[in-house]
Amino acid sequence: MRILLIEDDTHLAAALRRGLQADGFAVDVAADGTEGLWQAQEGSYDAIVCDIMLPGMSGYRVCAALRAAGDWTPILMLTAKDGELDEAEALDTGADDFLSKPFSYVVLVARLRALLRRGSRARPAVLEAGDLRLDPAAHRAWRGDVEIALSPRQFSLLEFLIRRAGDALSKSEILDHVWDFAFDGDPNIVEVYVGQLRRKIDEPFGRSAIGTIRLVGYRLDPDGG
Amino acid sequence: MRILLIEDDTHLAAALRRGLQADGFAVDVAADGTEGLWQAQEGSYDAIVCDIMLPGMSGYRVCAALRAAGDWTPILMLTAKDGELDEAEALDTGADDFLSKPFSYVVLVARLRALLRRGSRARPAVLEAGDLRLDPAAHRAWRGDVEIALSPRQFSLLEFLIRRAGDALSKSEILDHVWDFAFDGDPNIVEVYVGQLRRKIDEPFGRSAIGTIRLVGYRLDPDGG
DNA sequence: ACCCGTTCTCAGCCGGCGTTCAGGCCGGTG
DNA sequence: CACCGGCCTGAACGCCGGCTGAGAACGGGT
Repeated sequence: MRILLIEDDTHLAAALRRGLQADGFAVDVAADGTEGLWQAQEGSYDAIVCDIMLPGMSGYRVCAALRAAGDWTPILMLTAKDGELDEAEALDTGADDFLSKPFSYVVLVARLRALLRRGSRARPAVLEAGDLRLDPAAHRAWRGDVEIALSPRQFSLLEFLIRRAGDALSKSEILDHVWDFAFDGDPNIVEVYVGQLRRKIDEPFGRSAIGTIRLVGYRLDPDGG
Repeated sequence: MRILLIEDDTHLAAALRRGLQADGFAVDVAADGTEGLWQAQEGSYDAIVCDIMLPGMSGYRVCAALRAAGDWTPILMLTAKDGELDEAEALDTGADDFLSKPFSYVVLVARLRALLRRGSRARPAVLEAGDLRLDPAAHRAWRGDVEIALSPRQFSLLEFLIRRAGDALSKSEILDHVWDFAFDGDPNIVEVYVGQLRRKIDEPFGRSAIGTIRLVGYRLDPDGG
């Protein structure tokens, strides 16, 4: 099991490296965010342990960059302060777990093991649902061979729907994932954007990929309508 | 998303239930370990939130029992003290994450969402009774290969019946679980909805899955009629 | 400074859903 | 066989959730 440790505090890094190696892990250490991201993309690791406060590039950004690149290696975040917002933000940028300093070595290993046990699921670079295709990295979308122009909001809504194709998604769930984490405006905005999407990806093709489930939310047909 | 909350502190349980429901989760509460384990095995939940200190059967044992039975529903443990040993032990009995009291609601939801996000793989997630199938996540229902369109109320009624297939269910029991907790209207509503269901899932197929037990209530045949 | 695209708000329409009610039905009982 | 209480069902209706078009606020680009 190969672990990448991204941590600028040399004392802590050395201690963790020694401990993890003693426990049978192969450990590589990166001292700042940029180097960490580089190494993470270079070698294939089974898990990444990553500090949030880092010179060069924050842990959040490393994490977000990896996820955006389609890398779903389990990430355990180390946060200095135990502010709740940090935790929530860490999990939402795509971290799988976090640990607030100070922490004990035992706990770190237990969490790491739990992460590894779950494993990572590989994500394809391009999302598909029926004849709907969507390339998150390039920000482009197609229905069949026809490319569809979408505004940023429309795009991330469609991305969320495709990632969870087949599931019934409540409006609040959609709001939490597609809009800002703490959006307190009119939830009607979801209806508006669903409407816009339908007009772009359904109506011109005479099909209906996005279904309404009353009192529940919306569902994208995994077979493309 | 259906959550099972195993918590003996009635205040906390009520508060969490209210919050989670407002966030669009369906929540069932069990007040002790034994009941919790029973319900966990009975219904198929998307996640379980489980206190460690419980009357009857500790959270550890509930967790271990589920894992031993091959049930890998994501489990979030609530520990009273933040002793490190608790945390390590929790993760090692097979819990997926833990949270030490006192915790804030925001964090709980963030963690739950993170769990659900990755826990959604490799679960049957579909309820069955004979040739009746029902997918709570997608909000879809089938009899054999034919998909059945159901209104929200009809759907949750059928969901409840299938989860407790084989049991005789009184009208008041059905009212408590399918309708709002404090519904004070005409109980005849249950008869109305059972009738609608029969017309949709029984009549067109010439079978009868839902039986009436006079003076008692209704019963769904676990073999589909 | 102006234009344009995007995001978001608001109010009104519409249809479907939940609920009630009354009358008919059926099974059980004396 | 007649009565009675619980079950079934069709019709009616009010309400609420979802859809939409118009327009305000905002910001980036020229």
